[in-house]
Amino acid sequence: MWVVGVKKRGYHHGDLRAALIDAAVQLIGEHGVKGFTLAEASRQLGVSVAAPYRHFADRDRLVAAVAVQACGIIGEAVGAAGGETPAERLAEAARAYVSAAAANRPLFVALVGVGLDKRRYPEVEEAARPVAQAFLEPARLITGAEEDAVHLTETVVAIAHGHAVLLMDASFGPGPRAAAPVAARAAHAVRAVVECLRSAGSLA
Amino acid sequence: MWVVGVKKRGYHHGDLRAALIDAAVQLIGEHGVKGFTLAEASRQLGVSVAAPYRHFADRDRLVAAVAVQACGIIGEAVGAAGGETPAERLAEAARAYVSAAAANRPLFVALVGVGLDKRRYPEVEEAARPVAQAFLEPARLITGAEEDAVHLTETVVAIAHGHAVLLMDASFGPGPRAAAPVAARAAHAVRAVVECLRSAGSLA
DNA sequence: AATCGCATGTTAACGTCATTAGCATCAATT
DNA sequence: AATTGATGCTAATGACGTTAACATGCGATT
Repeated sequence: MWVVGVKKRGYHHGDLRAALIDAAVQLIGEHGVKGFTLAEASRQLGVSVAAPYRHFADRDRLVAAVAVQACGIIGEAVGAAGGETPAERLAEAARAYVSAAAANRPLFVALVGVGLDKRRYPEVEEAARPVAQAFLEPARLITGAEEDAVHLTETVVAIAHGHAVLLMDASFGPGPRAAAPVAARAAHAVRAVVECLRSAGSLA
Repeated sequence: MWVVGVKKRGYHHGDLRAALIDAAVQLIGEHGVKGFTLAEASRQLGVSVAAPYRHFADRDRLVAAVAVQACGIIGEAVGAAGGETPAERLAEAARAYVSAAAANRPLFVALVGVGLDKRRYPEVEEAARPVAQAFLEPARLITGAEEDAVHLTETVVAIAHGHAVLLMDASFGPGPRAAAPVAARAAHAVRAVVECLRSAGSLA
């Protein structure tokens, strides 16, 4: 009957779970992950500090939910990356990864900005799998053996992730750096890696 | 008169500052950055919870001190990386970065595992500069223009950092993964990037 | 339509932590 | 020996995460 998140009248909220995730995204964007607090999110939504516990076991589970959302958005972006050849698709996937991270800073920060012990949050692990898959598929078309494909994927993910993380940190020099050139450099590095594999003859 | 950190008798500690950093490293190694608490470090050292504030303005400054130490160790490792050619030095620097991160997990986690707003901790920023320098010097010998050297350095740092971060996360598949092969792959990716630059003719 | 139950919120605690203020102790200098 | 600055302590405050016990109201059952 109501559009999600618009209710907030009366005893019950309507969709507190989604509202909490949205609030978390906003607050993480403002104060970073460690500066994000359940109490402030609750205040902002006009509910008691205990209310979130009906939807999340603890604070970290809410952060994990944000991370899951981040995985969804990034996975979609990476999966949608096109390219004539598999090598191009792989490079464009890396570019998409960095661009998506930059365009969704709070989400990405939630995904990587904590020591979130991914092993303790299977929902995040599962949400991250499609992202890896999106890289693995073109990689399989490039290499022969499955093992090589996995290794290539790991290298490409590391390249994309490294660029994205440094972009978040503003470690790429002072001031807010434009994301596009950094993303382009990640794509270029991936192209170089594939090209080098090709000339080494260790692929199909 | 005393060896550092061995005193701990009487009212004064001897070298509480260093002891706190050591305790922080240990605790971060055990519980991660967010699980590290000033109170527990104080307890472990047998001092009051207020004592640390004589040496660090707040909790984050202690974490920053650990990060500074991390930069020192990593910078040393990267700087010591040898290689016949500049390209080899760059690749070996990347390998050293990943290896040093893996060998000093708690330190590296303190360096990257928080949203530490490096801009707010100039001491960390300054400690990180030599690391970038160690990459920049061989890069300068490879490229012609300084701008290209900076770009190459950023790409190489991103590659090394990406591999190191994913290694920390255990994102490289399940279980504790051996660091050496991952470091080797980072080095290989760097070689590929330099090789590609070379064949593109855009360098000296 | 009245009722009942479960999902969802609330209030009221508790314990931990970061942080600060004011006091105590020690070591070295005068 | 007296002084002083660095270093540590005690005590208190306020925010937060978390839980327990109670309240509310939507929706299904009768």
